[in-house]
Order: sequence, then structure tokens, then C-alpha cells
Amino acid sequence: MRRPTLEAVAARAGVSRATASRVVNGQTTVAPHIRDAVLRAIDELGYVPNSAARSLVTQRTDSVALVVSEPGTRVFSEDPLFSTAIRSALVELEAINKQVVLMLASSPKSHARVERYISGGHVDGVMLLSMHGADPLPSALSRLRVPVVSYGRPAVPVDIPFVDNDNVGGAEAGVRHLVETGRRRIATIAGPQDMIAGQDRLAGYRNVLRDSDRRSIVAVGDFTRESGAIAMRQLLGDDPALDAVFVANDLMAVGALQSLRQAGRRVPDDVAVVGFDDIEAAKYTEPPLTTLRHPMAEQAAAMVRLLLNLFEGGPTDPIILPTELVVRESA
Amino acid sequence: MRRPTLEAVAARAGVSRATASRVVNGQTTVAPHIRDAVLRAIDELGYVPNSAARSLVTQRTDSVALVVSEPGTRVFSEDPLFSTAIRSALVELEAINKQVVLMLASSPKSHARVERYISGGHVDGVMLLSMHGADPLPSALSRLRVPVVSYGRPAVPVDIPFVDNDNVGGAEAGVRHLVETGRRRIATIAGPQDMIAGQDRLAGYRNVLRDSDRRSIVAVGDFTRESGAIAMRQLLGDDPALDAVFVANDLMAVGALQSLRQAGRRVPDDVAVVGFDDIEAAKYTEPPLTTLRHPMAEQAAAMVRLLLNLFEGGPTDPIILPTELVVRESA
DNA sequence: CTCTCGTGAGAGAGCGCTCTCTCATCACCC
DNA sequence: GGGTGATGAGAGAGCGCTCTCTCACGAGAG
Repeated sequence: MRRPTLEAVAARAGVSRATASRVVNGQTTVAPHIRDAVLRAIDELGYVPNSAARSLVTQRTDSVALVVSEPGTRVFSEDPLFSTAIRSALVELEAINKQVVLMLASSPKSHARVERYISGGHVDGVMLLSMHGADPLPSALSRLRVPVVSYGRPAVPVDIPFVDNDNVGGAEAGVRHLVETGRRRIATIAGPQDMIAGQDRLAGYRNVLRDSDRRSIVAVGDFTRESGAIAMRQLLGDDPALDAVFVANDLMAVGALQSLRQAGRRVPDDVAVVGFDDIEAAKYTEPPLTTLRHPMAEQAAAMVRLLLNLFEGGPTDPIILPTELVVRESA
Repeated sequence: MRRPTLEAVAARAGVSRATASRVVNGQTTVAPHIRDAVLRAIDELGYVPNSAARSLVTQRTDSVALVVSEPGTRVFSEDPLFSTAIRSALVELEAINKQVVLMLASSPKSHARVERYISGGHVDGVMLLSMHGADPLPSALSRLRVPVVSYGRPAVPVDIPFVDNDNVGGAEAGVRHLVETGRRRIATIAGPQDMIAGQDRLAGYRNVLRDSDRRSIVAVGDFTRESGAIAMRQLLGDDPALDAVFVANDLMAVGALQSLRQAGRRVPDDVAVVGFDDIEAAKYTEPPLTTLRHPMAEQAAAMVRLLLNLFEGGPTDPIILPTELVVRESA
């Protein structure tokens, strides 16, 4: 009991396969009464085109790969960045009838898998959610002559269109807020330095401290809550008198708040805290977190548009989305 | 400049296309020296099989659809349930070389899209992350004669293999813990009653209250933090003397904790709180949350195995995974 | 009334692969 | 030495579709 073919539809409608194909593909060179007959046959038979056959001849697949290159299970599952970006990209792509193949590229083995798959012509394009600098994927894929776009600026200089948020400017705004509210000893919990977001947000912090003649106090985390808690303890050891901390993402800020609480510090009275990303959880910390809104969904949507432009020859200049300071109670 | 075909490989290796195909597909009936010649040709040409051509003849696609049926943007992005389950399923499927097509089925329009796609034979099977009872998808897909499995028991009685966690037993264990620690007025913030998880966890709560001769105090949320906060305020209005609350998921518990704080209630001194799921964030609330561990990743992995069994004729009985009480400081 | 041109429909090749069928070859045994 | 069977390799059909090429037909022009 196999699915009806175009042949069957054509036979039922009393036309040739070519004509049936014309109707299916919406060509206008078909007389109305014939078109109706074909459509009726399609309906009656429950015909659905075989995509393998179609893409065999058209050389298109109408699907794109979304490659997520994040080794850490915890980060992937816990950081709303990924789910938000994936969901937004999905919605955008479904709107233009493209399928999304989701792939993980965490180990060298899976890298090979991804490369093989992509070069197998299964997809018309690739969207890369790759955060790590050492990641060989951006350059590998750009060599494959497949349209590739990136969510976030690739850490290695490679000619791939990308969309990023203004990490440096956002960090500057956050730290400037601390300076302007009279904080003197402003520490930071930086993100991983093999990620652009980690590097740029630290750069922003340094820029403002330099200009405002303050000493930088740095601990490094890996964007997880736990690393934020550990880094905060370390900072309190390094400089017990610190009165503010700029944390490179909200997840780490959550951990930092816990460490501050355990150390008996009041927030914001003793120590002001500014996060980054404005995830939903930031509204529910004690106290609610002052942070920088990172437009993750918009970023993903813009990435999809960039990929489309790559297909259709539109502009593919990098896009940098602005961030916005959201002042709550922690600073 | 198109990709090399099997024909080209065969020509270069000096064999027929059929023999080259045998080598590619790992058949053993090829003499070693010929196999080597073919492999060398493949390597030199950088040959990658054309999957469209292959699945056109084999009628297989080596890919499965992962259909996420969750209308709420916020829930999808914020609840680690989705990202954890998706990631785990992805890892399991990549291990057996299956591709994953991720699809959203939130609106009636996208339902039609999904159905059309599935019935188009693009995928060998479907995994359903559908939580809502009114969801027409499970029955629609089961009619399509495509292998389907479900993450979570489908809300409508439909003959689909599924994996779930022990919602009732978990809720009972959580509430029993509250009873055993001497709480008298135990309220609950239930999940949406059109979801099995919402229904079953409420049922578990009711079971224990009934047996321990306590009155039930119920508010209903929708599994978001915000709804938890609202429900908690409502409960405090309904019964200011309540001394415990069982919250149907951790996200809502986070919101509830905030409302309790704002109402000046100390946790656990005045009000004990038990959540459900044991998400990472549960360790970072103030105070850390006592909750029930819901093995989301294992559940997804088991679902993948179930789908495999469906392909290969193994057992496809429903699987119920146990939950475990994790006692922290909130109760 | 013939010629040209536009329009709508059919014929048929071919996308790249798998797989059955067929055949050649060789070892083995009586 | 001829028959038998196992083994390895090739020929070729065909998966379901698109798309070019061709052609039939009718309208309009000369």
C-alpha cells in the first residue's frame, strides 16, 4: 500500500504527468478546468509529493541545518540562549517553508559527522550557533561552498555573514551604570575567553574602568551558574572590599548572588550586581537583577534573513543588534 | 562543478557502479583489492552519496521528526524540559546516525504543516513532545501509519508508545514529605489541567491529602514562573495560615518563592515549599528548593529506544521512569 | 486562404542511486 | 573430465519527479 505518485494523479485527472506537475508547482500555464481536475485528483488520492524524487532533480532540499556547537550539556539545557535562538529561527524558517535539521557538534567525531552531512548536499544552507573560538567548524564549513551564516561573530576571522549583539557596548553601559551610581571597586566575572561574548564583554568592562580610573578585578567563569558562584567566592577572597560586580551573563549572576548571600553581603547595599542577557530568571532572583537585554530572538530572526539573502543575493553585511540596560534592584 | 557521483567513482576505480555501491554500503561480497580501489577513488574524488537518490530507491530517509507541540514561547525557552529532552534525543539519535528534523506545532496552521510533512514521507518516524490534552496531533499522526512515539503519556487515549515519569508517585512522595515533617495546611500550585503532568501531579497531591485527612487548597498555574507567583499570592489570600505548598514544577516554585518573600513569609520556617523536576535552578533559589527529580534526559533517551524498537520490532510497552525526592532547604 | 505566432499540453530524458537478475569464473568432488 | 555449487562482478531496470523539447491548435495578420 504505497503512497500515490504523480503518475496516479495524472491518470485520474486524465492528463499527463507533466501537466500534473505543473499544477503541483503552481505554474500558470494550465487551463483552469484542467487545473481543477488535477487538484481534485490530488485531493481524492491524498497525494503528497515525494521530496526525495523532487530534490533529486531540482538539487534543492528546502531544508537548512542548524548546527549547535556547544560541548557543555548544562549550558545547552540551562541557558535560555539556545532554546530562544532555536525557537526563533524555527519560527522564521517555518514561515518560509524550510525544514530545519538540528545537529550537535560537540566532539571532533560529531564535527566530522556534521561536515559529512553538510557536504552530502542534504541541506541548502547552514546556520551556526558556535560560540567557541577553537571551533574549527566555521572555517571548515565556509570551505564547503555551502551558504553559511553564524549566530554570533565567529571567533576566527572567516568570511561568514553573522548577526551579533553589541557585547562591548552593552558591557560598557552596564559598568558605566555602576560607576555612575558611585561604586568604587568594581569587579567582573568574565565569560570564557575562548568565546567572543566572553572576550567582548570583558573588553567593555575594561574600557570603562580604564576611563574612570578604577582598578580591574577579574575572575573568569564558563557561563554556568556554578562557575558564577565559584568566581564570586574567589573575588570576595581577592578583594573583600569590592562594592560591585559586573557579571558577563545572568546565569553566572544567579550563582554570584548565591555566593554573596552565603558570604553575608547584602545586594545592592554592600555589593551591586549587574548581569547580562536579561533572561526571564533575572526577574525572579533575590533581589531582581539589573542586567542588559540581549535580543536573542531578534538575533536569530536576523540570522535567518541573512541566510535568505545569501540564497537570493541580498545584502549580507554583518548585523550588530543593540543591547539595553534594564535597571531592577540589584544595582 | 557538481559533486562526483557513484558513476565517477566506479569509472575511476575501474569497476561497475553496482560494485562501487556495494563498497559504499559495506557489503562483504567484494574482493579486498577491488574494495580498496573503490575506497581510494572515493577518497580522491571526495565522494559523498546523494541522499535524495538513495532514499528515492530505498524508501528510507534515515531521519526522524521531533515535533514540539508547545504554544507558549516562554515555556519553550525557559523550561529546561524542552532543551534537555531535545538535546538528549539528539545525542541518542546521532549515535545511530539518524538525522533530526525539529518542528514546532503550535498553531492549527503549523499542525497542518507538520502533518503534510510527515505524510510526505520525509522521515522514518516521529517523536512527539506534546503536552496538551486538546492536542489533535497524536491521533492525527497515529492515523498516518508512521511510527510515532511520545515523550509523556498522550492526553487522549491513543495507541502510541510513550515514556513518562511517575508524576503521580512523585507528587505523592513530595506531599508525603510535607505531611511527615508536620505540616498541617498544605496547599498546591497545580499545573495546567489540560496536561497530563498537570493532572497527574495534582492527583498525587490529592491522594496523600485524602489519606492524611487534610483539606486540599488548590491554585492552578501554567508552569511559568509568573503563574507560580500569581498562584502563590492567591493561595495566601485564600488561606493566610497555610504552612506548606507543593508546586507542580520548579519554575512555578521559583515564582512562588518570590511571592512568599514579598508577603514576608520565611521559607521553610513559615511555609515549606516542594517543587517538581529538579531543574538546575532549584539549587540556586533562596532557599534552595526541595523537589522531585524528573529524569528528563533519560526519558528522552528511552523514547528514542522505543522508536528504534518500533522500527525493528522490539518491545514497545509504555515506560514509566521513577522520580526521586531531593531534599534541600525549602522543605 | 495561407502563414505566423502564441498558448497549452504531452513525450521523454535524466537526476543518482539500489538491487535483482544474470553471468563468468573457479574450486571441488565423484 | 564433466558436473555442481559457491562466489564475485556487471547489466539494467526503476524509484518519482522536473523540465526541456516538441507539437497541436486556434487566432490574427497579410
